[in-house]
Amino acid sequence: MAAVDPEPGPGAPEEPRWLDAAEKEAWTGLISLALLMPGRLEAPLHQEHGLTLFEYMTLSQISEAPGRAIRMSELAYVTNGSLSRLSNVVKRLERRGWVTRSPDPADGRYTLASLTDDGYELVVAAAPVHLRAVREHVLDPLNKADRQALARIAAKLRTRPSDYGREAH
Amino acid sequence: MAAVDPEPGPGAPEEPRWLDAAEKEAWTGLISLALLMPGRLEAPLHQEHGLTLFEYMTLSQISEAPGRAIRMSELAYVTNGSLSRLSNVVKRLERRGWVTRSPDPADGRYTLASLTDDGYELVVAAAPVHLRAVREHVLDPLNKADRQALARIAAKLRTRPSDYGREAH
DNA sequence: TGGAATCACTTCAAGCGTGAAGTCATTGAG
DNA sequence: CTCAATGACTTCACGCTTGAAGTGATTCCA
Repeated sequence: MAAVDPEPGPGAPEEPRWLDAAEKEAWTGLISLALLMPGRLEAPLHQEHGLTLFEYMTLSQISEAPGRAIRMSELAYVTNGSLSRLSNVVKRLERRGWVTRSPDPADGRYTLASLTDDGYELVVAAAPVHLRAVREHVLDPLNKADRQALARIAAKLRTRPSDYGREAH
Repeated sequence: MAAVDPEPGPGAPEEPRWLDAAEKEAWTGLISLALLMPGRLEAPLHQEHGLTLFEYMTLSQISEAPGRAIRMSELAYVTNGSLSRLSNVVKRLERRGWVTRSPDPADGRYTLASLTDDGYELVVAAAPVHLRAVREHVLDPLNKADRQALARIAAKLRTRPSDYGREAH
């Protein structure tokens, strides 16, 4: 990516091998996807419902949980966000009347985030908007093999190198 | 993604088809990559050189341009950032002494961003750090077929649906 | 030639994410 | 039992991104 080609001289401190053309394509492809897709997918949600993509995913994940309630830490895990981020997001969603928070009766350290009826209605209304964007920007341009490859690649990368043995939970 | 399955009744306003399991896997895979990878790839750069991933990419792209100078708008294009974002990023990089800005002699509307010597040295020093992270978090976990698929998928998605005829520039 | 339109940025305020430090609940060792 | 350790958040200050509104430079055409 840089105009720098570190041919490691003898005894150089373990410089990693430079990227060849194919590797570079894979890498730049991934990073541009990561930079471009969220914006494209967020636009319709934001325009029609005043929601961030991440806010929608948060609401959506709560709606999928049994009883439409989920622990903050679990929510952070399934949305790929930090606990701090989720705390902020849920606070805002609560302010807007879509979510409520309460301590988990089973263990007071946990906080349960629950959907209100308004929150559920919002998810129902926003889902088709989101779905349309996902089809348009992700699914439709790809064929079946691409979609399978994407799922497989994501599965391999999601778990980072030194992070085995805690795939679930 | 949501616990809502819009079976469109007769005459319903064109609800898009819901996602089947394979489609959902592809979609959630993509979005979690987009959420997770930037953070992982930024960490070492930020720790060792006080650089954002985006700042590194910006410097790196300038270093690759002929004469180590590039127009702001071209820089925005190659980094997948907005012009506004680049204006802010480059302003900060300039303050730190790594970049200078000057009007393009050929057309005073353009601004050329150029690397200083310090900026070039920084790219040289940061490149191996970045490279190591890319290998560890992206390239190494994938095999050759995966990497090819990733490049192909990104190429298909980069250009959005109604955006043909301006692939280059 | 003049003046409107277009272009390439730049700025600013508002909102969001991050990481460190703080709070409160529960567990566990002695 | 008690009190330190751990766990699950929450808060806050700081920095970054966004989008709308601005500033000059250049082009177009009447």
